[in-house]
Amino acid sequence: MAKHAKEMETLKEHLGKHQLKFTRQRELILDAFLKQEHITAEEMYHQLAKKDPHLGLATIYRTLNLFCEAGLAQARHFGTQTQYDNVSHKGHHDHLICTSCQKIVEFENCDIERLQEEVAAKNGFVIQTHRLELYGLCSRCRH
Amino acid sequence: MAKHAKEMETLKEHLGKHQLKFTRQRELILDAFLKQEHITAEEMYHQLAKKDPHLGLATIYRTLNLFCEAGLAQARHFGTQTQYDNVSHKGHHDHLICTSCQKIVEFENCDIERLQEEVAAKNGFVIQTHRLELYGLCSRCRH
DNA sequence: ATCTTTTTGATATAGCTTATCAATTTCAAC
DNA sequence: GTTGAAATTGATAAGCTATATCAAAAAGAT
Repeated sequence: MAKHAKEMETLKEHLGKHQLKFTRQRELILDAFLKQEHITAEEMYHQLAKKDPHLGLATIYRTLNLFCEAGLAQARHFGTQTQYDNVSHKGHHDHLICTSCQKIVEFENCDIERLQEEVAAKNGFVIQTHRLELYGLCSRCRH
Repeated sequence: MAKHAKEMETLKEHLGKHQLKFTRQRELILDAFLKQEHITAEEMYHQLAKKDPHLGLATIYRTLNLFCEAGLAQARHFGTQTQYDNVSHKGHHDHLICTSCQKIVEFENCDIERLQEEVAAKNGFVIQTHRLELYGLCSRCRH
C-alpha cells in the first residue's frame, strides 16, 4: 500500500466534488504535510525548496488552506503565525498551567471530551481537534 | 468604592514592581478595558477616540500587552487579529472554530466548567482562567 | 491533439503589530 | 515647588504574514 493512500484518496474525493484538479504540487505538499504533526507555511516552503526550487509560497498557502477545506488539516493561529495541524495525527492532551511558576501538568478527561462533542453537535460542527488550557495556581505557589 | 479599584490596585502593584509609571493613558485604557469581556486594539482605539483624540494606536497595543503581563488580560489570536480577554470577567465563553471558513461560534457550558474544576482540584490547582477551543468543520463546510 | 478551465509562480497588496525616536510626562529627591 | 533622570507617549515607518492579481502553464475531458 502506497504511503498516505487514505489521505490521498480523501483529497482526490474533495477535488472531484469541487471541480478542482490533481496537480504535482498538491501531491508533493500533501506528502510532506502528512509526515509531520504540524507545520507552518513558511517551514514547508523551506523544506520543499530542495525538492522543487520553483514552488511558490502562495501555492503552499493555497494548498494548506485547501487541505483544511478537505478536512485533512486544521489551521490554528499561534502567535503571529498560522500553524497547520495534521488531523490524522491523534494524541491530544490538555494542559494545566501554573501562572506563577509555569509548571505544566498534562491530563485527559473523557467526560469533558464527550461534552465537547455534544456542544459541537448542537451547533452543527464535527470536531477535528481541540485545545484546552486551564490557567491557575498550583498547590505550591498558592502558599 | 471606586470603579475597578481592585484591578487598578493590581496594575499599580505591577507597575511598582517593574519601575513603570502610572499614566493618564494607562488609567483611561484600563477603565475602558474592564467594561467589556474582550476587545481588540483597533476597537478600543475607536472607542476612546472621543475621550482622547490624541491617544495613539501604539499606546493601546503597548498598554494591552502590559495588562497581559500584569495578569489582567489574556491575548488570544483570532484569525488575523489579536483579541484581549478581560480575565476578571466572569461570563466566560468558549469557542467553536471552523477550520475551513474560520467561522466562530461562542458557547458556554457549565458542566464542562465543573469538570475542569474537578480536574484542577485533583491536581492541586485552583483555576484562574481557561481557554477552550474546539476546532472542526461547520455544517456548511462539510458539504 | 484540441480546447476549456483551473492552477501556478512571481509579485504586489492588504492588514495587523511592533520599532523608532523626538517631545512630553512622571515621580522621586531635593 | 523645582529639578532632573527615567519612562512614556504619539506619529509614523517598518516588519511580517497571508491574500489578491494576472499572465503563462498545466490538467483533464472530449
